[in-house]
Amino acid sequence: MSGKPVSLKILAAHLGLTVPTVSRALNNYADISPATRERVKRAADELGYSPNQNARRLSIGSSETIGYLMPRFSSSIAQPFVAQLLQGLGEALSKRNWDLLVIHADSSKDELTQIERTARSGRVGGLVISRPIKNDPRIRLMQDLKCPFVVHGRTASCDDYAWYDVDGEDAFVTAVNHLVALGHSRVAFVGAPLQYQFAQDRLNGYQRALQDNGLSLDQDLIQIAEFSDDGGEIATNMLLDLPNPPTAMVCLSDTMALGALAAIRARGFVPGVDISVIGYDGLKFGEHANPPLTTMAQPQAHAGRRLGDMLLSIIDGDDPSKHQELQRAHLLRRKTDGPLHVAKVLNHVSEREKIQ
Amino acid sequence: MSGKPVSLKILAAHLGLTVPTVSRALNNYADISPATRERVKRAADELGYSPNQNARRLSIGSSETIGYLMPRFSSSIAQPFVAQLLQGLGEALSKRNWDLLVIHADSSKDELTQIERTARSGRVGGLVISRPIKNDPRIRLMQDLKCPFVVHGRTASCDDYAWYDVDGEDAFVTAVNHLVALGHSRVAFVGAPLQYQFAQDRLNGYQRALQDNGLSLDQDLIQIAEFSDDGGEIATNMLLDLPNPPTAMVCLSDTMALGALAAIRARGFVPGVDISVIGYDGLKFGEHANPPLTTMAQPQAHAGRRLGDMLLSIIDGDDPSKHQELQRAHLLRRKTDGPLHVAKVLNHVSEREKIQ
DNA sequence: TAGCTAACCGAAAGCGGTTTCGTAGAGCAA
DNA sequence: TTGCTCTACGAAACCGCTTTCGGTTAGCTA
Repeated sequence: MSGKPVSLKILAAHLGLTVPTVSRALNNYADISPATRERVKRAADELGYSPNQNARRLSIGSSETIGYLMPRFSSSIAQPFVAQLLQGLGEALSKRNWDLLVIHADSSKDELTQIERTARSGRVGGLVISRPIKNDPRIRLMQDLKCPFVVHGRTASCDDYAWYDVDGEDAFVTAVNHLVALGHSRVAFVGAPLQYQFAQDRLNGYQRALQDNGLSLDQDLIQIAEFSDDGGEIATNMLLDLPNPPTAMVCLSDTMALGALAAIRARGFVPGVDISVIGYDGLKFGEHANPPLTTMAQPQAHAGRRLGDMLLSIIDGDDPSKHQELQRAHLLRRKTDGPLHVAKVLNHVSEREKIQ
Repeated sequence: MSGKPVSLKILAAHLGLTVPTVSRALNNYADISPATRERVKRAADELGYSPNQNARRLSIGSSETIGYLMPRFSSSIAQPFVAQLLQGLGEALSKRNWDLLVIHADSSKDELTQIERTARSGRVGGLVISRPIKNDPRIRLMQDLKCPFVVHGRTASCDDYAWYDVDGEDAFVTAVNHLVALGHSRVAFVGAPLQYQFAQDRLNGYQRALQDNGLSLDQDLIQIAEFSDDGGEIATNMLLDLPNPPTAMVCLSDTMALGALAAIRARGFVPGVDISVIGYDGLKFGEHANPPLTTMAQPQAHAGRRLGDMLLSIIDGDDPSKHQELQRAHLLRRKTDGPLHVAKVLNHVSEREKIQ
């Protein structure tokens, strides 16, 4: 049924028409008679014609493609979102038959040259950037290049570009407030390096909530570690070794929180009873944690779709600053948050003192 | 530093040369003097020239792009692999500066027309197909279209195309053998609908292992449910309601196994003590399950890389049937497998009998 | 029947590259 | 100086499609 691709030329020859005529017929130009238009279209899908997109896009001067900058991840546990985001982007693009290009960079410096080449080569009409760091050079580069883009997440100064984000600061205020309402006053923060803006945002929320509740800021209760379950475990061990350990903790992500649970259980404590833990993300896997993880769940489902729609609008000429969407996370109570029970943790500390 | 994209034409004008000369200089043709070649290259990256890929690819007759058919997923928990696979594909492609296109289809019928259009439009030089079903129509279509492709997974008759797969049958033989060695004789299978070839493969392994060990095939011990954690939970409940429940079970995936653990715990049993459970995939999250999930871990890391390399070779003219790679999964013991302890489960059954 | 308009299609140019072919000029030998 | 070979570049054609511009024919009016 098929050998080599059928071009407009052989379709035209088959019909006894010229190439431009066939082209206009397929594109519903008004100066083609309805009769030949139908004849052309019928022949087109009988022969299985599909326009060469490289040629077409060169001609119309649009790539009809957007690019997604794949985040490079160290830990293999950290990317449950990628597939969902791509799915959403695909949905947004499919309405116009645009394509989705995944852009991969090996190193961080490589990423910038990669972006520049991609933008300048006309392969994409716009880009989706994920997980910005503070003063993200990619954002400035895109602005210099005057290439449309949207950011999944945002930076401190985010007035002049388009973004979709979940309010991490607000989420951590909510989480800490919840723990305080349960009676906790020594609430710790388990975080990752602050180069990522979202890490800073969530820490800000933690600190603001402590102040709002009239609690003092104890630097010992802020533990920064690698952004992974192992990092969460290490940070939690540091906290539990403190002379005056926390009775509750908020974790930068569910993944880190899983590590925290492991550390807590390893010492014979029961998460949610002896020490409360709240994660962030709302991963489904949290349901199956030990015990099921309480978390600030973010509405991930629509991110890709919204980002795709935004980017298309901007490519159409919309002002990027008109497309900024801030979602809120909500508390999803499972089993790792509970009222203050100081007894066991403090006993443990005094035992330790005795031994030393 | 930039306004509108700089083309070969304006680069040539800037240099006082013609367009073809500049093109050949940049592409290291021998008939360009070293002097002008250097001059051209310097000017090129001073002006930030990057060739228009639509034009270039039209001209050279190659899209320099491969496509990845995004699997459509029902449950949002099932996609930890996508990002890793894309990463690997990206690595394989970056060596040649090829691009990676993600192809999204809304429905199943839509997928076939999508594939056909994509192949015929010259957007991709080849395709990566994931998770084939039995007699997958996509595979036949690709063969009819004579478009290079590789399959992540494989079907029953997989002699004449390229694929990368992990031996699910072998894995389940290993898992069942392990459980039998621990003393179990009533081993159940928790699976998903058999339209997916991998679901059938793993069931085959389960059945073969039972025969190898001289155990009878009890159809009641085979429970097929939706491919999700909820499905695993439902299936497990069916098994536990049996008059003669299993003392061990193998699950199609870690995700389903997590559901199984939930069902087991809900009845007051301890997974790994009262009932053994072995999953499949080796997800990192399994470490944090309750208790940590024993699983058949598959070497996922290289799949994308290998598939990308295969596809490029085939596009270069290699015989697809020369590229077939079967990996093995290995048993990763955590805490849900243990020696036979019939007492509690059987007591539970007799209690139930008494009540009725 | 001349003249005008509208409908319909062909001719030509262009998108931005690549590649083949041709040729002016440099260099060299006789 | 003639004649030859290379060297190094320009001219032209092409990839497959879109779009502008002209021109032929039919159909209508006067």
